Amino acid sequence: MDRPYGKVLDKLRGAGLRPTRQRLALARLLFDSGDQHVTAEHLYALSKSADAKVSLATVYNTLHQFKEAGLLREVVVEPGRSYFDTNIDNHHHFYDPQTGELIDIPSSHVTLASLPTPPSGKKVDRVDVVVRLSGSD
Amino acid sequence: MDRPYGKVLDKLRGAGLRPTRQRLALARLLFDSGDQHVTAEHLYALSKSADAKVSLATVYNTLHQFKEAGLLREVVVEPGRSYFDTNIDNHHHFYDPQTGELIDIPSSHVTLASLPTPPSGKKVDRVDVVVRLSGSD
DNA sequence: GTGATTGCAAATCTTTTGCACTAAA
DNA sequence: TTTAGTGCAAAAGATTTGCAATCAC
Repeated sequence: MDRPYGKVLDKLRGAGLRPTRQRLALARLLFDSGDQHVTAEHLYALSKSADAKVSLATVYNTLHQFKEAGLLREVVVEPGRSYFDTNIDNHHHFYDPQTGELIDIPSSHVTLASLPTPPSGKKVDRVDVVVRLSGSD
Repeated sequence: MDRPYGKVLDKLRGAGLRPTRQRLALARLLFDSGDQHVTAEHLYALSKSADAKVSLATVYNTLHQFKEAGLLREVVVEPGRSYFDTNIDNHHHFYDPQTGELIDIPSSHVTLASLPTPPSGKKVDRVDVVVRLSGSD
């Protein structure tokens, strides 16, 4: 392929985000390598390794813009640190507190047979299932 | 009742925690009013209203000690803020991002018909279901 | 007394923000 | 050009930590 930015370019345009050098670089790191879970610091480190000059502030801004645009999902499993998930399909997670690792669980692998009725005036936006792992088997 | 501290005193002793003035005061605020969800700042504010002189640092330390001792459960639903839940039974939560409010869901109201197998060498510690609420019905 | 606990203030960590500068359209 | 986006450094917010003073046993 001769257009290394083609895919993410379309993605950004589709989301109505101006395709700046920084956003393109981060988008490539995020979306060109299959599903992944990154923290801001982690993505910042990735961008450094990739020689993309992006400031940490821009990493934060960009992660939130991508999230607002529906390109990413924020996953909160640990106090004081946010993960961003490039898998935006309906799905759930294993979380290993020992390693800080998140692993996707396809929603088809979790059967929620019944759910309670939300408080009146509210509706269910989303159901997040986090399966916390521990020690060893 | 003539022993306002009796119940929580036993609770602290049972957990192997020295019943100091501060721990007793916080334990009363936490456990003498039915199930509740508090943040550190919230409990700190409560302790002030109750004229219990407890520093914020001690509130944080105490919440974590209570958690270690199994008297509380930590619930993370929002980046940058931890909730502590006095309900330590197996259960789940509604979360309203608009108000920051957590509402217990008895585990009997959520049927998890199937769960995926954890990665080898790991076992399931706990399954947390968070039902995120949105706007209005 | 003696070791555990507390309070304070400083430190830490993640995330956000203000603002001058730069780049995209 | 004109407006959106970026980088830096400072600020903010939650939480933690070091250490001397205090308390429970």
